[in-house]
Amino acid sequence: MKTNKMTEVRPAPTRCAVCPVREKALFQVINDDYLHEAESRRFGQYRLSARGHLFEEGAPSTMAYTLFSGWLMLYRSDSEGARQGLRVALPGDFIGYAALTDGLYGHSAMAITDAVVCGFRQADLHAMLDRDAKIARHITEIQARYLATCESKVLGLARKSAEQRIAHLIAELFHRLEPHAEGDGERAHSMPFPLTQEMLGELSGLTPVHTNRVLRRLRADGVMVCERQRVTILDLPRLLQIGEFNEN
Amino acid sequence: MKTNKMTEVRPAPTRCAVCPVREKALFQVINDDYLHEAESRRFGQYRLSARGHLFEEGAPSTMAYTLFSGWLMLYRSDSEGARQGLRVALPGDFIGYAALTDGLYGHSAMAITDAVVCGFRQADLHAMLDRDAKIARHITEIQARYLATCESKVLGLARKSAEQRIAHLIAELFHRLEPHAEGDGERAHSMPFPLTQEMLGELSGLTPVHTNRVLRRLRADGVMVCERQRVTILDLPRLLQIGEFNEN
DNA sequence: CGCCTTCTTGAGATGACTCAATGGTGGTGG
DNA sequence: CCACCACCATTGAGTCATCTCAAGAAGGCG
Repeated sequence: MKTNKMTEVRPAPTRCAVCPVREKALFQVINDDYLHEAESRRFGQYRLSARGHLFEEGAPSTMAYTLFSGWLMLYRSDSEGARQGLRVALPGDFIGYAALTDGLYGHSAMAITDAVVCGFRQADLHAMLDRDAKIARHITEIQARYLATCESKVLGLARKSAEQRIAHLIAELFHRLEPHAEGDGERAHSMPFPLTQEMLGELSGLTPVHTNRVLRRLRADGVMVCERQRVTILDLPRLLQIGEFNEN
Repeated sequence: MKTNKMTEVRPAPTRCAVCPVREKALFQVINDDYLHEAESRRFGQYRLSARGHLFEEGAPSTMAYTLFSGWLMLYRSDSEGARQGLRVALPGDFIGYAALTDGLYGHSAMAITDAVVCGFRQADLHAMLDRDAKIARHITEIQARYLATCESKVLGLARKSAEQRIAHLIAELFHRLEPHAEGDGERAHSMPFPLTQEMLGELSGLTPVHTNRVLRRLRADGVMVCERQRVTILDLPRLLQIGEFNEN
């Protein structure tokens, strides 16, 4: 396991509020007073290079993060050390919050690409949460949303074929990235795709070898092409149908 | 699908606070003032007979519940209607809370045995949550705990064998029931077990047929015996080891 | 240029599934 | 009280999806 490549970028912390990402980002709805207060406590921006770990399963969870840029993979390891991907975190996502009393991270977070995050101390979050019900509600909603996707993952792993799982994952990522998608309006949609086939397999519960075969089949069927760093969706309706994906 | 057999038992609502179940039950920590307030709004006790549904996936979530007595199975169905069990709810568990803005249940809840629940209106819960940060915190923790088990389920389904998954499920139920376990101190532990093999399979992501074969193997190996309505654990350490179960 | 990661493909093994049939068990009504 | 029925558990035989092991090809980076 690679050692932690996280480096703090501090000062020069142009405040978190300017994070130009997605609307669900935590602390985008918070008014300036709170932001000032949060800033007055210790919190900052961190840079993380690809393959570095932001935190690891079982470690004491002192910080939670908002992802500014880059992709992360959240995963848990089994007893043999094999990874099972839980989800991909995209810019704007709030990760690492631990409400549990034991205060340990329940999963690991590894950078897929270079990434920048904004860190908050759990203790500060708890304090803010106790003071403002709106924030509490917001966090509850974020948790609930993640819970729903986790339940979907259970359903998918238990009941769907390899094709369906991969198609669903691609469809989900495409859907989440859609606001930023380039060259839409055409028949072929394309998106950046920094995952290796091995990671794709880890997220779908498949061997890298079998992941490759499935991708080949999807390519042969004219559904999608998965190259290094880029996925092109040739037949979106078909992909959605195979993956049984519907907006949640 | 069986029609809803839920019947309201109202009045005669000896208050929820007397629910003599497990320490994590919601509204056991709440002081009397809040309870009175909650009672003054509409909420009551409901009786549900085995195989009846408390709520179903996709329906508007008007109510959340605390389980008084009996067992429930929470599950989601795939496109072919096959069930995937998400978890078993035991007395004291808080279920059906929907923080999501869409306000739909994310899964179905079916009674495994006859059951009694205490229902709360979501709107009232939200109001209480906005008023008292302690409750918000408590709900957040319940969510987080469930989230952790859901992530474990993902790991299990993707990476563990049928034996391991079944052993883990039995170990987990035994652990959760342990406070009430009878005849401990002996080498053989026993607990009530109202699940059919089919339900066991739904919870482990297995066919009923294969579930049966796994149970036979576990029996032949002297690990546990699963009969109608009762499970006897012959070799607890071995069961824990097979299921890789450790207190979470 | 050479190494290292990632991707690709083949061949064979296997865990879990499907289909199908039989045997128990408990409840219900005659 | 018994006979029937529905549901559940059990077992066999054969199939299929996915895994494992193994080796080669293709890029990228120092």
